[in-house]
Amino acid sequence: MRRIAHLDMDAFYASVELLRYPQLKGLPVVIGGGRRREDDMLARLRQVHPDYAWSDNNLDEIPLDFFPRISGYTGRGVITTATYAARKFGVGSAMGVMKAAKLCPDAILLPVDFDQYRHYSQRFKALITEIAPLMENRGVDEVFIDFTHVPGGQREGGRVLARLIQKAIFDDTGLTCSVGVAPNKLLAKMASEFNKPNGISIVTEDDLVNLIWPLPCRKVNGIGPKAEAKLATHDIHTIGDLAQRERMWLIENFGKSYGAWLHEASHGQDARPIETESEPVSISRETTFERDLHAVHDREALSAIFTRLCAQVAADLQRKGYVGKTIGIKLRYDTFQSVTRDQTLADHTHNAQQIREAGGQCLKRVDLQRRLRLLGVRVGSLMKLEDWQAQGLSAQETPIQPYTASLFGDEPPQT
DNA sequence: TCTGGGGTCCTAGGACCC
DNA sequence: TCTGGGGTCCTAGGACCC
Repeated sequence: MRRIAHLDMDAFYASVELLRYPQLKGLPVVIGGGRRREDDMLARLRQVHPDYAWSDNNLDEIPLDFFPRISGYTGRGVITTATYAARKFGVGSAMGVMKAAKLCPDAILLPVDFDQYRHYSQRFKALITEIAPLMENRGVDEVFIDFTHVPGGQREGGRVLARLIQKAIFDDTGLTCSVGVAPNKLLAKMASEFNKPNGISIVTEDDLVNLIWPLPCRKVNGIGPKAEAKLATHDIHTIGDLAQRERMWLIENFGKSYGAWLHEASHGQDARPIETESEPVSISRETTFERDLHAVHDREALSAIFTRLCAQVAADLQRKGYVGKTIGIKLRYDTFQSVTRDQTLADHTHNAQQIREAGGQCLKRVDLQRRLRLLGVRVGSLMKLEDWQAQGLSAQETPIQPYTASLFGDEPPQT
């Protein structure tokens, strides 16, 4: 029988930070706020206590009162992760930091440190594949694992292997995770939430009625806030409610594809295989400004940001070894409404100059009268650099030049 | 106190071709 | 002449996920 595990690291970013700053254990700590490595703890420490030899080895000696509190925060950032101590106050991921500050003003606010999280991510994933080679990535802190043919993968429904993996990860990294094992990905994903943190739960087909059907629809991976609200208008609140509806009724109300999927999901059916390999579809960079910007009044600032985003995307493409053919921009107005424009080129590129030119053409097709809060650049229709070069299509590199074209405000904006 | 950044997938209309 | 149908590509928007 198929045995699929979903493994979810417990409060991953926050737990990694606690490894570096063990003195924060048990305290409400929140990661996020859009802060970066620039205002990193060590740099600030050296400024305040220049006589002390601060290094990565004595971070645990940093006095508690040195850590920044959330109450001093001003900005537009959101929370990425919160420790369990902070979650008790109702603070959670994706919440605005300013809102969290009201709920828990004494929480410590740490900047995100992606390099550190990536490092631990690679480490725990390597440990897993040593034990169970069929693993699917689901971002930095989550994976699916196929237990079916792993020795011991069927014992106690997968519990023995899950425990072994938990122990391997904890012994090596000091991090805990929660594991759900079930006949498929859909149920395994739900199961891993049953026993958090540091838990294991086993779900079989027989548990559908008792364990799955009482849950709110929102717990299904793929039912978000919009679908939940629409389901609620039909008095469908739990997965069990959903399962009572006829397949045809769901298709008529939610579309052929989504309706059929809702029906299958509510009955715990999911035949998707574990995907061990995947190719990126697009690569993008975007940024939310500290304050809203205007195409005319803040033209220079916007141009500089636009240039930087294009250069970053180009660098990302080159570093990862891809070229793309569809260049797109995204902007978000002060009303939070987003618009996108894209343009497909005759040939693939990873060149910042070409990306900027195509993106510039796209910018001419949007309303630039309104105030902006976000600008983004995206490259899609990707192809591997080596395949592109094998076709003999690679163009000559053009150096990035200072951006001077009149994109923001010189011409009458097109509305 | 408005709401990050990086993605994937789906839908739907129009162009264009056979 | 007023009208087909399928396939693919392009574009815009939106839901959803981590």
